[in-house]
Amino acid sequence: MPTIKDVAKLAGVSISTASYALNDQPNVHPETKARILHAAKELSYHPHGIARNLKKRQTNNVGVFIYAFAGPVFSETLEGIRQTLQEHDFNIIVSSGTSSMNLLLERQVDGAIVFDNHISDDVLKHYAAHGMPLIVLDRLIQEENIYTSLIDNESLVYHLMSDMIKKGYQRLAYLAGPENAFNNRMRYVGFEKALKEHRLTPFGYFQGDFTIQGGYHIGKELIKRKNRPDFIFCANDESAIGLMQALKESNIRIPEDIAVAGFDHIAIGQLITPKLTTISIDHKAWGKMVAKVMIDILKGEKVTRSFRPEGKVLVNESC
Amino acid sequence: MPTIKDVAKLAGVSISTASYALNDQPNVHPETKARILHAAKELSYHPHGIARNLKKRQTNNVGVFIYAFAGPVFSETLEGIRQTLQEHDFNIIVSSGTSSMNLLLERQVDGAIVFDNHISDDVLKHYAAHGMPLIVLDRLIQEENIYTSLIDNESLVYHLMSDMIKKGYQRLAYLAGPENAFNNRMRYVGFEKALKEHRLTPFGYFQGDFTIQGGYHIGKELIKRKNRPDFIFCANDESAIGLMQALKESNIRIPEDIAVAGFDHIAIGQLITPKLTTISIDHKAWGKMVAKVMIDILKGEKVTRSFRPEGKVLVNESC
DNA sequence: TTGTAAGCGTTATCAG
DNA sequence: CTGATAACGCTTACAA
Repeated sequence: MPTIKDVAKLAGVSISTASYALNDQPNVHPETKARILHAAKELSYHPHGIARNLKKRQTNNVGVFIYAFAGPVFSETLEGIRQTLQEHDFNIIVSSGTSSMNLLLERQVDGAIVFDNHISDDVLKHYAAHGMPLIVLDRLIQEENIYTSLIDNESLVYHLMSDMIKKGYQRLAYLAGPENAFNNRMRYVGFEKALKEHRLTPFGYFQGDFTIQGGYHIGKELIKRKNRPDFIFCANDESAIGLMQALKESNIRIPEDIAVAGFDHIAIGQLITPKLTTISIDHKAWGKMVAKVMIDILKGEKVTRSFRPEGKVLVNESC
Repeated sequence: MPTIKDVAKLAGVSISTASYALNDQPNVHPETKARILHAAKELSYHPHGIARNLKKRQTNNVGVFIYAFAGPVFSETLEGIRQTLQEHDFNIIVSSGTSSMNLLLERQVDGAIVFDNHISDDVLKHYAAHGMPLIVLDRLIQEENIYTSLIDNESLVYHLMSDMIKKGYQRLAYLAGPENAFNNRMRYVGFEKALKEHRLTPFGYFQGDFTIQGGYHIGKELIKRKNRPDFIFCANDESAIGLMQALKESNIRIPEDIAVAGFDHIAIGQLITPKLTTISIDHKAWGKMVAKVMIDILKGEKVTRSFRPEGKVLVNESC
């Protein structure tokens, strides 16, 4: 592969002049510049990013570290992040598993957006302490260089549940996501709070895993019982969709026999019958917002340490 | 951030000795090594990947370039790729849009798995010619350093359609994906071939886009017609699911009134009623396979230039 | 077993 | 406006 040295030689200039020309510096004679650019094209030269990154001590890469590549929520958020980063000439690097750690440890990114609880607080704090800006979306960490953006889970679920209780539902169950998931825990807090306020106790707690399949299995278990809830709040839409599928297969009417609600407002939820009541988060907008904050941080501009995506209760046919 | 220089100084050795020790070279005295390792821990030193990559002229990163972050198919394939790369100590870097191009051009990856028709053949050929190994999953390119792994779309769809024609379906329509998508085009070829062999002509061709929403809209259009197909092959499961949703909402019976089949065998397709007839591709296994080939290439081992994921027809309730 | 020094491909400082 | 030259942080002959 051609290097800047080859370009300089072909154009008959020094390496530094070539570098100036290629980087659009104003201090190089138009004619020389043309010659250099031409030589570069001739050789189809492209700067070696690694070398540039080493010298400049920055990569222009933003890491997005997620615990899995699955799910409509991630898709949309990632797409939002991607768009905004692209507009500002940053590269998006999505990774998962040990790769994420490596990329962080080896500083192959200038900053990272983290949605992966496999990366410990300590690691995050350590790199933040060394100047790596981090935006964390799945937990709360108070630390220099660590920013958090969290969904207002508690309050949103609280409002939804309060509405439902007013509507008359009484035997209220919760279909949970993974126990260690921040979003799941906070959603449960909101759920419980609403019930407590009305002197109700949870009618059931089912352990799901945020997936359609998980919700489906819970549904299949549920129909074996005789004593069923009249309302199930699901910690996300995907569980809700799986659950509804199972209920429908047993001819349990939604919402007449059991009402269901979810969280996220993913597209499929609005295509099924009955349309899913849910809490709408604009994930794409959130992604854009998060990316914009990261860019501002990297450009040295002042940003708020904590910011939220918007969310609102969306009552539909399933309740 | 501490550098190897700091470690060397703290341990009272030269930089090269520190490097040897840190890289587990056998030529360093156990005691010295211990001292160095201790110093490294003390400073919580981690090598600067960029510098190492520059020197070694390799990154240990494999790029996976996709045209969008959406969809269950990508999720599973990516997860397979991730697992295998991780097992062999390579980092996975997933990217999309202009970032992909940058990472490729700037050689921040050692090789790339490409599923993004926004990256032109010419660019791919150019980098391949300069020694960058590429595995392309969405088109056929014959070129040194470019490997292809393609689903056997044509033959699989051909078999499915032949079976359906034998079952007695006569008015056979095709719900397409994006026109420029390789998979869509090849699936149509198989569809047409089966029809031709039985002297049938396609009853309809609907332009979809591989999404649930797209299929749903087609379905909504379809029910306005009086003259309907009795079988619709959908270029992927997601379109099929959207289509079925729309049909069900209008109380059109599946398969009695209209039969439906898809392609991919995604999880939701087997949770809905009726269960979707489809062509099953084990995407996770495919991802693993692709990653393994990439690793072999990078390790200089011999590999086949072209390989396929397995697929099979899976007849279910929807036909 | 350890140290010296060259060099990976850039950018940036400083003279000319 | 252009050119030497020194880094960036690491690996790796080669020398000691």
